[in-house]
Amino acid sequence: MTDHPPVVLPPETFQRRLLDWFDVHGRHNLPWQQNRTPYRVWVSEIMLQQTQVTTVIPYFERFMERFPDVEALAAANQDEVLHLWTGLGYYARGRNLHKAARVVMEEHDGAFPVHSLEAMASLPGIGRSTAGAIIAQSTGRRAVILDGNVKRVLTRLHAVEGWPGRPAVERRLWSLAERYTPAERVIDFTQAMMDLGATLCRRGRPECGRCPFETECLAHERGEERRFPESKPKKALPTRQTLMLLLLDDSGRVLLEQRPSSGLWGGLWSLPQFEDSEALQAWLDQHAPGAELDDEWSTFTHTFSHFRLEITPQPARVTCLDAVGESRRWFDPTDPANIGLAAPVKGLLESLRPFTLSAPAGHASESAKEPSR
DNA sequence: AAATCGGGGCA
DNA sequence: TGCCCAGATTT
Repeated sequence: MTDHPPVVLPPETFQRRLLDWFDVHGRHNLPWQQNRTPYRVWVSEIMLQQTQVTTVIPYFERFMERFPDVEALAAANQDEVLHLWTGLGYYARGRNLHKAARVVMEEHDGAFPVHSLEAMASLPGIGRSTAGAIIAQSTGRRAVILDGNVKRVLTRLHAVEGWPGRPAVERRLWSLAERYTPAERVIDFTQAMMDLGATLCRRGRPECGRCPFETECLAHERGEERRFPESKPKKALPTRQTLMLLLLDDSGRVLLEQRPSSGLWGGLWSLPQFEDSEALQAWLDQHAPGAELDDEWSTFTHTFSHFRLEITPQPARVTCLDAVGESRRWFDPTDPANIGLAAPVKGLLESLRPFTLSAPAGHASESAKEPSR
């Protein structure tokens, strides 16, 4: 990865065209664009990390009214800060905001260390991009930003391949952002980059026809705007295996167990599960001596959002079973009780019904749906 | 239902 | 250093 990637148009041209666009179409009247102190810019940046501008505005104004400066914020107790944050969500960032205010008071004499990118970025909740934004927006000194909007603009303009979360890709994007950032009009430039990404160069349905870089944008030239930035590669889901005991009594009913109230399938009814056949056999020896195992059914996969479960049903027959307690019951597949069943168990039990018209083996591609209750 | 987002925390 | 997460929204 080169330190100086080729650029699609000369930085001066890029800057002039972007600023011309911004002067006409950019946002100029946001509350934090008046009286641009580091404090106000900081609070707005943190709020904007997670929420759209229109939602942020009333929160920002209430926040400023109650905490007009860092000192007021640092003196508050956390509960009051979080109270004003209620509805914005992501409370960790509200807590970080409060923490950072105290650091500014105690370690920087109440003044944001806007002279140092490093010092800014070491404050809780402030990373490299937010540090750059605060410095640029509140002092007008040259500083580089790379938030999600800017990343989208740059990956499209240069058709940057690869997921931006990859370090090599991120380095290239920082390098591009660095090269395009001017020394003058930095406040407007950084705002313009964010506005362009937020309004025209949106994730879905970008309005390329109105974009000042329509003729240079490599993604647009290829008709592939929507492919950039590339999305995070989805990791292969981990796979777990389980045996499910399908214990039938002589009238064809199946033994169910209720799951613990929390965790996977919390409170739902399921089949007894075992890691391996030894564990299953040990359970049978204890609870259903004399049970006869039939051949295993074929394994099928149930997919959750975070892992895959390979399920092998193990049928067995028993004539009598003691100890059917609170969390165990017999279930008649021909007359299904109205109880919450784990999704794959529901499918299995349906396949036991004698007059079902659907094929029994419909499990292979099911997803993690909530079973009906 | 899935993708997204900037920073924090951890191996 | 690199990788994944929390936590809520948008598409």
